[in-house]
Amino acid sequence: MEELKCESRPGINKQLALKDALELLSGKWKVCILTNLYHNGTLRFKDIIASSRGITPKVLSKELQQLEENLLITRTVNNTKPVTVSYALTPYATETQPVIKALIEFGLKHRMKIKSII
Amino acid sequence: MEELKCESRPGINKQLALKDALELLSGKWKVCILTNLYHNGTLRFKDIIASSRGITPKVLSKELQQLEENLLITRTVNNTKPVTVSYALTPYATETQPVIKALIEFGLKHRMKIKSII
DNA sequence: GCTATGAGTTACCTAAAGGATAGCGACTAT
DNA sequence: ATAGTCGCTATCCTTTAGGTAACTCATAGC
Repeated sequence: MEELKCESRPGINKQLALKDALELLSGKWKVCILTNLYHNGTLRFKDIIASSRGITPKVLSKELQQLEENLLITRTVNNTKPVTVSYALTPYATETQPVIKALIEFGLKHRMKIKSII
Repeated sequence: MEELKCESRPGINKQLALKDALELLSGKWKVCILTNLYHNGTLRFKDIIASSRGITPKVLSKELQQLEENLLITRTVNNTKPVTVSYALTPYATETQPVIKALIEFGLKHRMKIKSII
């Protein structure tokens, strides 16, 4: 990842915070996984593959690791016949809700404005 | 850009909105340019190059085109000796403020939580 | 004529994201 | 013994973001 050099005076930390937040949520699958977990509570690897249609195991694995590193999800290995692994949102993950809400609200306005589609 | 296929029931349009919003603000320079314009009002191409240190003309040109296509900024060619071009935020660009605010707030919390840095 | 300036554009290159496919290791069911 | 399930990992490949450097075009000053 590259450095962000940006000259707006009111707080370099704000710029870094902005960068961090965007990096964490950017990418093709992160929010998809998060919202699926939000709606379903707990999902196994296979469930996420099924609900995020098009994602491959390799990519999912990487995304889950990043989300776990960032304390947004927990990974639990279950004592089942073939091993299963459950993923769930952490309490901390609720902190992302205002961001996702704001993104959706702006996105909806923007789709109306730009594409005249809903 | 790829399609986002995601199975959360409450509104496919929300998923698309989310995707649109993230795409529009993602990338290394978009928010940097937006906040610089927000703080300075109007900037010429050269000014943005100077204030977004590290950006190259090619990349800036592309970013500005995308921001203009999305109605967030205006492009004005001035009648000056060597041509200058001014960029400014549109009124509509204020709609991005809640998103950026939410991103910064989450980002600050996250930096505290994860990196213990501010 | 030579050089400079502002706003780009062009061509080339690298690194990273992400997709496709296959296989592994532990186990179970037939 | 064979085949299947689950959660990955390994290998390879394509696409994209972004960087570097040079160049264009119009004009203007020396």
